[in-house]
Amino acid sequence: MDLPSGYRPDSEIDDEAMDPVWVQLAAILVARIDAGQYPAGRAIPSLSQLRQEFGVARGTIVKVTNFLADQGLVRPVHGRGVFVLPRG
Amino acid sequence: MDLPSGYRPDSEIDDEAMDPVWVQLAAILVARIDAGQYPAGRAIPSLSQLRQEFGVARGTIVKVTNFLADQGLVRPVHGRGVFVLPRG
DNA sequence: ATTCATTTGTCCGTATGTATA
DNA sequence: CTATACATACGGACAAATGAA
Repeated sequence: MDLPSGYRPDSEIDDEAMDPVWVQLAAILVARIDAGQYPAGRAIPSLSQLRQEFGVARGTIVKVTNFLADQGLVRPVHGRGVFVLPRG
Repeated sequence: MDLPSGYRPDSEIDDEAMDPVWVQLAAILVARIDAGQYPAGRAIPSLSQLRQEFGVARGTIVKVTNFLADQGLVRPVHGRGVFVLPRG
């Protein structure tokens, strides 16, 4: 599962867009990590918060964080949060 | 009381029922509060006790107590319990 | 002041069922 | 048939508040 290179994150999810919701959300979070909005060593917003902000289902967000974890960008810690890893 | 549906409580959770477990549980607790079984000013059974009695997951009960709190029926107090509010 | 048990609050992991395209 | 997406539900782990010993 590679992110489609053409997607330009705009911090909004578009149900009608070509890209699936989870791909859009992944792109947005990656952009925020790159921008330092979610700094390394700190946790990204919780599933509940992301759910509120983007209006997507819990399972969709889990899919995204699992994807980002596979990419080595974040590390989910049970009961604590999803932490941004230092860029290698 | 604005329960999500017209569920008629019978003090038992039915996994196979149309209504979600959390709606059924909410209806049961509301009925008990109405009946004075859980009096105003006192706490309802703890999450652990409710879990034992109804055999549902912790998260499900939290969902219910949050819902009842939104309805103004109870007030959860961290470390102490979920207290029944006086009926206005 | 510390420890311990109890309780609610908040997380993520996972699974199932349903609906849609 | 597969992928996507949502709601529900269970489980486990961690945190914090409370009260009693």
